[in-house]
Order: sequence, then C-alpha cells, then structure tokens
Amino acid sequence: MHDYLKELNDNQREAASHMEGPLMIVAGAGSGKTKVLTTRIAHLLKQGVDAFNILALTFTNKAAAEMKERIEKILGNSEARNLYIGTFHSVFARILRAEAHKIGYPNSFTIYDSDDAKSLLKTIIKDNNLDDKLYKPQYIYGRISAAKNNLMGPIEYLQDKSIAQEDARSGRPLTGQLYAQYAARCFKNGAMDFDDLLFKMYELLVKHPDVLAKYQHKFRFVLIDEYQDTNIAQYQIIKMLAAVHENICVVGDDAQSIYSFRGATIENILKFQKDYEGAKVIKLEQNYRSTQNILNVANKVIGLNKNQIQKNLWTQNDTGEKLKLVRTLTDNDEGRFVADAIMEQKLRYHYNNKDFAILYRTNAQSRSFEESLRRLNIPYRIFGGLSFYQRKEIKDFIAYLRVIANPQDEEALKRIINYPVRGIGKTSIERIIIIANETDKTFWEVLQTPHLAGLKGAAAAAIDNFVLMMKSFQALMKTKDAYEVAFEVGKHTNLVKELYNDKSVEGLARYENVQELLNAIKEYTETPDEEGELTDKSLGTYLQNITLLTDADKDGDENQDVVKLMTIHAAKGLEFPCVFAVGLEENIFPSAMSLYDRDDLEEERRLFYVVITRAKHKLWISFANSRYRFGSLVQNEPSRFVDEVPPEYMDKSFAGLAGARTGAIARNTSAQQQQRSFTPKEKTEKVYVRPGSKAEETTTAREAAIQKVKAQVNTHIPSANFTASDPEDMEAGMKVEHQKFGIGTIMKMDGGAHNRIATIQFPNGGGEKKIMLAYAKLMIIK
DNA sequence: TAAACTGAGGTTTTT
DNA sequence: CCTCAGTTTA
Repeated sequence: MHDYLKELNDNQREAASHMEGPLMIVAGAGSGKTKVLTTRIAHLLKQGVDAFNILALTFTNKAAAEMKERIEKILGNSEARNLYIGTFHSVFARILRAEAHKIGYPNSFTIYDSDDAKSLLKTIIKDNNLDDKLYKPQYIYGRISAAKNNLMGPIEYLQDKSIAQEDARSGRPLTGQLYAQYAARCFKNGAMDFDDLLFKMYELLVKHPDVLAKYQHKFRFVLIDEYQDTNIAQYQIIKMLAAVHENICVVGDDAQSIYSFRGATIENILKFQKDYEGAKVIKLEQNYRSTQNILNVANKVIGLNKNQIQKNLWTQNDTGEKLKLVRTLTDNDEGRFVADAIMEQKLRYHYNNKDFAILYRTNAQSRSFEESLRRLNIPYRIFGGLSFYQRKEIKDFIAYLRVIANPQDEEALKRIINYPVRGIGKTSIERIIIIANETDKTFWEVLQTPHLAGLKGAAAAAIDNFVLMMKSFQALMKTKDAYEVAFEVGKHTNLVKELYNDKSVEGLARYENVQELLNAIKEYTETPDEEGELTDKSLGTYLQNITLLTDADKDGDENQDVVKLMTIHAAKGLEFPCVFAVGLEENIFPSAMSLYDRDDLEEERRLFYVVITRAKHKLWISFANSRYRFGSLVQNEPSRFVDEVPPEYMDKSFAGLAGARTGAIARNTSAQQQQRSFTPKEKTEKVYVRPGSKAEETTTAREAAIQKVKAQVNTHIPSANFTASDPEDMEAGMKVEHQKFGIGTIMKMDGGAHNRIATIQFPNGGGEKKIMLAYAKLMIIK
C-alpha cells in the first residue's frame, strides 16, 4: 500500500494525522474535505484504533457510503465495515432500537415520515374540532419540529411564555395542546418521527446515565461532517457523547450553512473553540475543484455576507471560461436552452451526460427541463421529489408490514383494515376508536374482542378473520426474514392479486411497483450487512431503514450516464464538470419567503455560493422573464444575485434583451410547433429515468409505454359526428367510441334491462373498463 | 359502493 | 396547471 498521507497538502495532512483532542477543520468548498475525513479515519485505524470505537456522522446516507468505500480503498481491507458510520438519524435509530425499552418504546418502533406525521396531526386537529384551514397540519408540524430540534418537549412548550404569545398572536393558541396530544399519540402508537430520533436520543442519554456511559466509552473517536448544519439537538447529543474522551473532530464550512430552516444553527461552528478549550483549528483553503473564474465569483458573492469566518479560498487551476449568463422569455425556453446547450457541449467537447447537472431552487422547477431533455432524447434522472416509498400502493403494502412489526401503529392499522375490502366498514371502525379511547386501550387490543365493542354478526366475523390473519403473519415474523414475511403478506391479503387484476394503465404501474418493492426487500435480506451489530434481517430493522432512505440515496450508481437534476440543497457535497444554475429570479431564488429578513437572505446567498462552487469547469446562470406558476403566467425580476456576479467574469452574450437573436429566443416559435407535433420515439431504451421508478431499463421502457398510452388517453378527441347511440342496440363484439377513452371493443354485457353494464377493452385508452350504459355516452361504430 | 364531479389550494429547501 | 379531498350521483 502506498503512503496515503503523501497525497495530501500540508494542512490536509496535519488534519488527517491528528490523533487525540478536539479538532475543527474549516474546509472551504472543494478543498478536499471528504478526502481528509476519510484519510483521518483510515489513519486512526492504521494507528491501532479499533473500528468499533469510531463514530462518524454525516447528513446523507450517500456521504456515509462514500466515506466507507473510500476508507476501504485506502486500507485495502474491509475493516471499515465495523465503523459506526451513518447519518445522525440512522445511527440514532439504531441505538434507540437497541435501547428502546428503556424509554418505553417497543424495539421495533415505527418511524413516521413527514407524511405520516402530518396525517396523524390532521386527525388530531379534527378530533379537537379545530379548523384545519387555520391549524394547518403543515404549520403545526413545523412548530413541533422546531420545538424538538431545540430539545423542547410538550411540557416545556406549554410552559414557555414567549412561545405561548407567538402562538396566540398567530391565532393558534392551542398549538401546545396539539403538540402534547401528538406526542402522546405517537408514544401510544409506538412511533417516532424524524425529529424524535434526535429528541428521544437526547432523552435517553439524559435519563439513563448508564446508557450514556456505555456509548461515551464505546465511541473513543467522534467525527462530524457538515458541522455547520447541526441543530441544537444534534449539538447537545454530540457534546454528551464526546464528553469523556473529547476526541471530537468536526468538519464544516460556515459559508455552506443552508439548513437553518431545519433548526441548524451556524453558532455551533462559531463557538466550537469556546466549547473545547485548546481545540486545534485547521483551515483548508486551497480549492482543487473549480477554475479561477468560478472561484473568484464565489468568493466575491460570499464576501457580501456579514456573518462569516474569514477565509481565503484560492486555486492553482486554470482560469477557465467566463460564466455564461442566459436570459430567456419563458421557463420553457429556459428548458430548451439548457437541453440545446448540453447537446452542443456534448458534440463539441465530448462531454458525457453525467458531466452535467441542472440545479434549481425548488423541486417544482424540474418540469421544463424534463420536457426539453426528453425531446432531445437526452437521458436524465431527477433526484429528490416524490420518493418510491411515498407512492400509495407502496405505502399500503408497507402499512401491512408496519402493523405486523408493531401492532400499536394505529395509523397503519386504519389504513389497511379494510383494504382490500373485507367488510369492515366505517361504522365498525368508528366504534372501535370510541371504545379504544374510552377504555384507554390501543386500537389493536380492542380488535381482539370485537363483541365487546358491540359488534356482532358479519362485522365481528370479518374482524376476527383479519386479526387471525395478522397474527399468523406476526408468528411468521419470529422465524422468517423480512422478505419471506412480505411475500406471504402479498399472497394472503390479495393485495398483489387485486393490483394484478386491475388492467388499467395505472393499475399496471402499481402492480409493477409492488413487485419492485418485493424485489427490494429480497435484495435487502440477501445483502450481507455491513454493520457491526444488530445485523438482523428482520422486518423491524428493514422498516426502520427504508423510512430513512431518501431518493438520492437509492441506486447510488454514480456511473449511470445521465444528466442530473436536483435542488441545490441536494447537490451539496457534489461536484460536476458543467453546472446550470437555473431560475435565478427574484421570488424564486432568493425565495419569496426570505426577502424580508437579513439572516434568511444571507442563507439564500450561501445557497448561491453552494451552487457556484459545484461547478468544476463551466457554469451557466439562467433566468426567464416569465414563467408559469399555478397555471398562470407570472413575471419575475432577475435575481439580485445576478448583479452580484462581477461583470468581468461573466459572458452576457446570451442575455440580450427580449427579441434579440439569442439561440433560445430565436428558436422560440419553431420549437413550439415541434412540441405540438412531438410523439415519443418507439425505441425508448434507456432514455429517461423518472425518480422512484428504479433505474431499470425494463421499467423505463414500460414507463415510456405507459406515458405514451396516457398521452393518447388525454388527447383523444371525439369524432366530429359523435352522437350517443342507444344502449339498447349494443351487444358484445361491437366496436364503440367513448369520448375520452377512444375506440374500444365490447367484451361482454351484464346487468338488467335498465342497468346494462358493458365491459369494454380500449386498446389506446387505458385497457379494460366497466361502463354503465345508462350514464356513459357511447357511439356504435359501423 | 365506486366512479365521477367539484372546488380549493399548492411551491422553499430535507433527515 | 395539477392533485387531492370531499361530495355527489344514479
């Protein structure tokens, strides 16, 4: 093995070879931060530190996986698998799982994602007869989340005068009550939300000194990545864990702090030296990533912020090209420009698709780029947005698994108790809820004895059957792994069958997704675990893992040759040869929410700094005069950040006034005509990959096919001479036209004289449909 | 009971 | 513009 320390510059080497004592590394963008961190861990291992005694916390699973991989590469062995390395949330979830009973939770507690949390809040708000227009679940969730991130439980929240005032002033004086009920309900359900993973971890360590001592001694060395993005809860936990050995190493860059909306506070990095007296501070200021032009712009921009640690980021790289400023008329033109530019760059400079990233402020901006890339057959992939696990059919299936692992989970239970329909109706469920509340039992407990809830006959029998089935799954879980349980669930609940029988386009996609889920579970159970402890493949562990997975973490196949689309937040820590920073307009970037507060605005500027420093060679900055928002055209001024780029580093030849013959604008009309006549190409092998669909070719091709069909559904235009025919005349075998579904063939007829139902196969309109002839208008085609 | 219709509301950013 | 929840509808 070569000498890994030789590859570092002086400062990097000093940081990487530091052994005992607190250390803060202030690492500018592109200064080799990850390299230092991984080298340091490798070095510690080389020096004889046991991997089991090292804790490394990151913000994304991806970052954790990458670090692990790089450490293994340096070491040339697989010792890295024993490191405790992962996101704050996943590492704490693991510890909480092991210690759950100490704080009254089942060890297979459920993790609620924000959708789960919000829907629970919604029911609580309704239970309290409050107006959910005022008490918006989203808003309440935000308040609760902020409280937890500041380590404030319901009791403290209710006692806090200034918070009470705030809530009163906003017209929501009962927020604290809702928080208390929400917390109680989560506890009863055996569930923790994302913030609880931090909050409960803190509680665990505070209330159980023995547990604290155990982990303090276990983790002799603690390393924290992206320290500028830690919040109060994370800060306190780290502080406690590192208190004995004080071998704490934090890496961060105040200029890249962009998560204050999640409770992150830049204070943590600023006060590190006060927290740990005699802490060593090393600055990494040489940038290895970007050209001089890009870096100059970045430095100038960030220099406009008031709050910051002084740094002087420099590089030995080439001067490089100037930034290109692009102005277009509309958001669609912006999309077209970018796709064209990518095409041109590929042809002229032999770039690959994967060398390009399109980075935007909000997820909703992706649409125009998707369309334009698709039109040019440029493969792309969107990171973020709706994840696979947020799809309805997946949530349904997972709800079964959740109930099996944790029958206390009332939310999941309510979701599946009558899906697929099994004759447990609304009234029965309401009864059970009332009894559960009265007797202070869980929903599941009441289900055991339906007759005590006043249910009898068919309803009680249906419940008995359901309970029996779920119990058999639970028994299965004791001996079988996650996949085997899931397989049985799919088989016995008719879930899969139901979707299989649904031959509509959407049904087909849903069926595919569930198959995909089963495959994923199988893959999970078959992959050898990397963690040191808790290496079980049980359902409980599986469920906790997937809830913490983000879309960006999946398919970490870096080498997929696709253009990448994501938010700037999601791009942090990544780099790309060519970057398009798009949508540089007031109200978008900076966001409309941040225009009236200095700190918020500075955070937006840091975000601008982040996007600039993602680029290695080339950077485009674009904005549109007007764009569609909620269906109507809105005009935005160019972003103030555009003016902050020094003109000498910027090429404005694409930013001519409207009407100038810049590429994008001149092409405007003809491109629109193309759009109208555009039909998807037949051979869509590996063209574009939508998020969550899993990047498999088959799925992709299928999605393309589905979209094609969908397009036809939406575009079917009724014949000019369309007149509804008399249902009496219709019989099986006839061809008929439907105004929306197009032409189809009647497969069979059912129903009585006045209630005739035709089963019709629409080849282009979404497969088989049952249509009641008394209501639908159909025309017989001769 | 399920499909079809209606209106409202939604866009920061993420574990 | 699009999605979702809630309501209508025969």
